[in-house]
Amino acid sequence: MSQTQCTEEAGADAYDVFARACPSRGTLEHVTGRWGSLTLCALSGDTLRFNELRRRVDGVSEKMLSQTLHALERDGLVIRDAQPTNPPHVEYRLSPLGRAAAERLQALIDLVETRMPDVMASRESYDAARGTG
Amino acid sequence: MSQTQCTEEAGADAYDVFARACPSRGTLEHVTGRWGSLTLCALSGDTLRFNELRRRVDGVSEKMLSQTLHALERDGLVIRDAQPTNPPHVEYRLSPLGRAAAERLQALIDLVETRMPDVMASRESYDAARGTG
DNA sequence: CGGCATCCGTGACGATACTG
DNA sequence: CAGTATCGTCACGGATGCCG
Repeated sequence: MSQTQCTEEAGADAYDVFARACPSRGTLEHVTGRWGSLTLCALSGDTLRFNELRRRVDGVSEKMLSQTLHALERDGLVIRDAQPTNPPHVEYRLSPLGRAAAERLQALIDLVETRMPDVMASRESYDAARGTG
Repeated sequence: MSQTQCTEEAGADAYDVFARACPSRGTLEHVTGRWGSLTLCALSGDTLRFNELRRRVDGVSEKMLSQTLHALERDGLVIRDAQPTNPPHVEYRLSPLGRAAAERLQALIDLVETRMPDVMASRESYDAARGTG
């Protein structure tokens, strides 16, 4: 079946080429990606189970959450606690490194959110200029 | 021509649905995206011209750089100075907000880069565990 | 419940050609 | 040099189905 997509459990990106030149890029992508960032934020508050996480991260599919979690776990940002009970009980939490990353990320998010009015204003003038001119 | 892709100059993402619920997500994507982050970093040092930027941001295509720059400009993070000379001379630089964002971003990147050894180690154990059994 | 495999559509992205 | 228009690809990501 070779690798149709990211079936490769390792979570190898299609951008390995660049990752090779700059290994941190891949990790940065995991952290800052659409789902990665939201997952990190969700976990910065609590330890959560798979489906709790799924509810928190609005719009994420099971597949993407699983994929994101794997990438983050592999990078050592997220810790997976699986208790082999029945039904299975699995919890996800941040590692110290994950927590540090989440904090930096949160700083960025806070900035963007507080400055959102400016952004919206900028967007309007930009669109106006383009639409009118 | 409707919108084959992101031809829409406004830079409307395919994730408007989520953006509507949380407007900052779109901007966050622009800032943290593969090219957005690298562009912001490249510009945090200097004012650069289009092709200088292209050389700095390793692997970016003309199209993506243009697209990224537009998104960032629209969000008010990047300022475009175009002098209608011949040949055209266009410079890109960060706005104060863009600079603030770039700083936060850099903090995250620095963290990831300095902790890269940990990440690599984590990856190895993860892969070993999966590979071995 | 937690989570993997598969199929499949959409659109992000890269290469190219063209304009000013 | 700066940038847009077009086309092809293929990876991302959603829906579904199955297993422990």
